[in-house]
Order: sequence, then C-alpha cells, then structure tokens
Amino acid sequence: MTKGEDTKLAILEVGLDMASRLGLEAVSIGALAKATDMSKSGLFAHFQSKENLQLELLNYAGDLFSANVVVPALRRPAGVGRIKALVDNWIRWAGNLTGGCIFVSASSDFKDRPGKVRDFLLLQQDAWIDCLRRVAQSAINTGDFRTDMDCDQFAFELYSLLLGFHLYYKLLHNADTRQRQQTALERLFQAYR
Amino acid sequence: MTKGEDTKLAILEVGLDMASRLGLEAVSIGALAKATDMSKSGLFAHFQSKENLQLELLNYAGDLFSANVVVPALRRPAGVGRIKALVDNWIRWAGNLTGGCIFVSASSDFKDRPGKVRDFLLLQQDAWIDCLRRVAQSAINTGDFRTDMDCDQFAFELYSLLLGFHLYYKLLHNADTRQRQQTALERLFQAYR
DNA sequence: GACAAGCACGAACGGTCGTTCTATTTTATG
DNA sequence: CATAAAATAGAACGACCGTTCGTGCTTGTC
Repeated sequence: MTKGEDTKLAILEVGLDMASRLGLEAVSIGALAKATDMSKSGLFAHFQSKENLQLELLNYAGDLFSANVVVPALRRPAGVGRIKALVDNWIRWAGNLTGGCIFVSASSDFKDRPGKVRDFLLLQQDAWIDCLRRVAQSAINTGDFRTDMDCDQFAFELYSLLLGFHLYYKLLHNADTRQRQQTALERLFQAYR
Repeated sequence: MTKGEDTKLAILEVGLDMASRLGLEAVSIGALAKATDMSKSGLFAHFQSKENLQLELLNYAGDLFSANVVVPALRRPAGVGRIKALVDNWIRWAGNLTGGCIFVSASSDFKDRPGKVRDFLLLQQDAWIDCLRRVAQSAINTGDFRTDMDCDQFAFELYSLLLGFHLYYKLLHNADTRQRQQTALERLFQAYR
C-alpha cells in the first residue's frame, strides 16, 4: 500500500465516524482536515470534490458493511440462524460507529438531495433490502419458514425493527432496547414458521 | 393577530417544509430569508438566534402534530380503531410534508448534537412514545387487547413500523409501502388481541 | 396628525465553506 | 544517489454562514 492510499484510508476512517455522528453533508473538508491533522488542500487533493468525498465515504462504508455484517452471516448455514447472525452483526455495526449506522443517517440526509450521492445510496439500500429478502428465501428453502411467506414483507418488517432499534438506542438511549427488539424479532420469526 | 406574528407564522411554515426536506440544521437564515422574500436581518429579528429558530420550528411542528395527528385520534372511541386512526393521521402528516416527518429527520440530525434543540426534541419524542403507550393501554381497557400485553413493547414495534414506512416511502419511493405496512400492522394487532 | 412602538432593511463583521492555484516536501524508482 | 512522481502545504478566491448595528418605514394610539 502506497503512502497516498494509506492516508486516504485514514481520512475515510475518521470521516466515516464523523458522518455517522453529524451526517454525510456535515462532513466538511475543513473539519475533516483538522481532525486528521492535514491541510484543507492536502486532504482535498485525495478527492477532487466534496461530492466525491461523500461517494468514497459511502463506498468505504459499504465495503466495511459487507465484510463485517453480510459476509460473516452468509458463512453461517442458511435458515433462521443466519438471519439472527445478520441482525447481530448489524447491531454491532451500528454500535461500533459513534453516531450509529451511516446509511441510516445518510438516508435521512439525502432523501431530498438529488444527485450522484443519493443515487449511490439508493443502490446500496436496494442491495441491503435484497440481502434481507434472500436470507428469508433461503430460510424457506431450509424449511425454517413457511413456503407461502412474502419475503418482501419480511424484509420490510425486519428492516423496520432495525430502524426502531436505531432510534431508541442512538437517540433515546433506551436501556431496554436490545431486549425489546429481541422480543419483536422472535414474534416476527414465529409468524413465518 | 399582529403583523409580526403573522410574518413569523409564514416563516415557520416555509421553514418547516425546508427542514423536513433538508434537515433542521440545514435551514439557514439566508436560505429561509430568500424563500420568504425577506432580508436576512429582518427574518433574524424574529428569532434572535439560529438555535431559537430551530426550537421554534420544532415547537410549531409539535403544535401541528398535536392538532392534526394526536387530537383527532383521541376523539375516536378508545380501542384498536383509535390506534388505526392515529397511524392514518401520522401517515397523512408525513405525506403532507415534502420531506416527510420533521421529527424523524431532526432525530437523525441531532442525535449527536447536544444542546437545547436535542433536549427539546427528546421531550417531544418521549411524549409521542408515551402517546403510543397510552392508546395501547386504553385498547386493553376496552378489551381489544390482552390484559397481559406489554404496552412499551407495542409502542416500540408500532413506531418501528412507522419508521420503516418512512424510509421505504420517502427514500425508496416504494409503491407498495402502504400495503406492506398495513399487513404488518394487522399482524401486530393480531398478536396482542 | 403627531408620536411611540413594532417591524423590516442594508451594510458590515469575522468565520467557514468548497475550490483553485503554486510551491515545497516527501516518496518511490532507476 | 539522482530523478521523476506523488503527496502535502499555503495562500487566496468568491460565496455563504450567523450575528450586530444603525436607519428608515409601517403600525396602531392619543
């Protein structure tokens, strides 16, 4: 790894945490430069534009998300166990970032900001929902879930619970959140068995 | 109503829509002044500070929310019907604002921005969740729900579904969202009957 | 119709924004 | 070790940020 790539990665790491806390739009070149002990122009040279920085942040986050949330879950045998692993990984992912899941923050931030950033974010969200749908389908195949279940419906309800967890945990700092979500998950799984 | 109050209300109306779209933090004095055909200083005089503008926006939104979402639902007879009315009103509320529910946007925006604005937002969120809890309790009293149900758990799951709806509808522009949410709601109600 | 109060304006403040240059230092390569 | 390339810094740009101040214009009241 060359020096430039190394620096860039360090910037993205700091930027990701900043974006999770304050939102993708609030990650300014100046603030990020200060946080990484660089000059504005020195940092800027790595990204050519702010829009590009935002795209690279999302892409970096996507790589981390794949490696830490999706892939480890897919290594588990298909079925409800895999889904639970996916949820556990997601919870850990959201917990490791100071401000929670960057995709949740960015979704709220960019839902009405047309452009490449929103387009990319939408692609990532579609991929995530598709992932949820697929793990549900594979749980049907193993016999854990009913054959007549609606995987899209399942994905919607599961994602909703993750969003609920996110709000309760990251904004309200509710202590019982994990337990509450666990209960809801059990009820969700039970409905489709 | 005096001229000043009239102007202020017009500002809040425009500001609310802007905040729902771009986030509470992104409502700049200059942009809001342009949108209301006023001078920066003229508009500023109504609020004394940006923080105060944000607080007044939240307060204004809270009043509208009460009047359009909560109160009409509470006029319905207690029970599941009241809860359904509450949800319907919430959906309409989120639909009427261009960027969706301002409290959802603001929650994401201010979760890691300590200060008066976040404190006030937290109060509003607590009140809303308490409202959900109460309608559940009153549905127990009417016999619609089981007496041993956990109202906090119900509030969590119901709010989660609203958040899921919000993301699917406002970001992904998914056409089946309303139907999907309806199905999830029915399942939720059924579980506690 | 004079007068005070309320209201809105324009100009200006120091700061930060994203971005563009040029110059200098640091790194990798022969 | 020299040299080309890559990486970083510094200064400056116009634009916008939140905020302050002084000055007029509208209001409603006596």
